[in-house]
Amino acid sequence: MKISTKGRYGVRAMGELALYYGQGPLPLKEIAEKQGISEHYLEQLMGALRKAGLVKSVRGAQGGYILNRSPKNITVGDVIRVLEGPLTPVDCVSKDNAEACEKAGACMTRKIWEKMRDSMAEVVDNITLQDMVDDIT
Amino acid sequence: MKISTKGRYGVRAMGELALYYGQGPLPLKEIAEKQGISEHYLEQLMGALRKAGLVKSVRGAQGGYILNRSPKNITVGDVIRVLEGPLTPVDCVSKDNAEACEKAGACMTRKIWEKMRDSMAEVVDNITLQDMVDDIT
DNA sequence: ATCAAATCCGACTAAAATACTCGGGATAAA
DNA sequence: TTTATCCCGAGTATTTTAGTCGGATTTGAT
Repeated sequence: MKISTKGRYGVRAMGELALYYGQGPLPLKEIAEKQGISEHYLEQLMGALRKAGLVKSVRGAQGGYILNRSPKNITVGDVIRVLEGPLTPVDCVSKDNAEACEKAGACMTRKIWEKMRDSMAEVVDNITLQDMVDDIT
Repeated sequence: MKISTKGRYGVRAMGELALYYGQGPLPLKEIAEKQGISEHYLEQLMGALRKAGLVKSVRGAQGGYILNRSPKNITVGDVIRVLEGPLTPVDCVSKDNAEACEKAGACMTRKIWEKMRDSMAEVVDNITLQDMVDDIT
C-alpha cells in the first residue's frame, strides 16, 4: 500500500517547479540536485508529465521545465495519477475500469475498496502545488 | 498504490470466517474453494493471522479456523495491517517509524502523506467484519 | 490401531514491478 | 561552433509478488 518513487519523486519535482513558477524554465539537473534524485530517472518522469500536459519543456541551453498551469490549478492527484496510474486500492473498483465485476452483488469487500478509493482521492484532489509551497514558506 | 493479494485474499477469507462465526471451525479448503484462492497460498496468510491472534486454529480432522474475537471486534484495518504491514503511503510517515525524517521541516510533501495515511486508516479502522457480513445479507 | 482430514512449516521459484543506468540524438542559446 | 539542455529507447539489477511443493504433525472417526 505504498506509492512508488515515481509518484514521490514526481510530486517533489513538481513542488520545485511550483517554487520557481514565473521565473522561466528550471533545468532538470537543478531539480534533481535539490531533491537528491537521479537525473536520468527523473527525466523519464518529466517526460510523462509533459505528455500529460502538466509541464512544458524548453529545449537547448538555458532550457528546462515550466509548469503548464498555475500551481493553484494543479493538484497532487493530477501528478500522482499520471505517474502511478489510477488511484485505487484494487483494480475492480477503479473509475477507469469500464466493466464492473459480475460478482459485485455478492462481494463483501467491494464497498471497502470504494470507500478507500474515495477517501484517498478526496485528499490528493484537494491539495494543490500552491498549497505545498505555502506550507513551507 | 494497490493492496496486494495478501490483503485482498486475507480480508475475503476473514469475511468467510465471519459468516461462519459460531458454527465451529471452518477448514481452509472450504474458504479457498468459496473464494477461489490457492489453498497453499491462503495457508500462509492464515498462519500470519493466527500468529497475530486474529484467528485460532483447530488441528486434525474436523478442524479448521475460527475467529478469535467476535466479528464486531475485528476491523478490516486489523487484517490488512497484519498482512500488508503498516498502512501508509510512504515509510517516512508510518506510525511504526520511530525516527522522524530530519528534513521534515523543509519537506513539501510530508503533510500530504500524513493526511493520506490518516484518511486510509479512518476507513479501514471503522469497518468491522460484521459490517461486511451485514452488507451482503 | 488405523485412516483420513486437517493444520503447520520451511524451502523453492517464475513472473512482474521497481528503480534505476546507459548511450546517443536533437535543439537552441551564447 | 560549442555547450547546455531536453528527448528517447534499450538494457539491467534488485526486490516484491504470488504462488508451488513436499513432508511433518495432530486428531476425530471407524
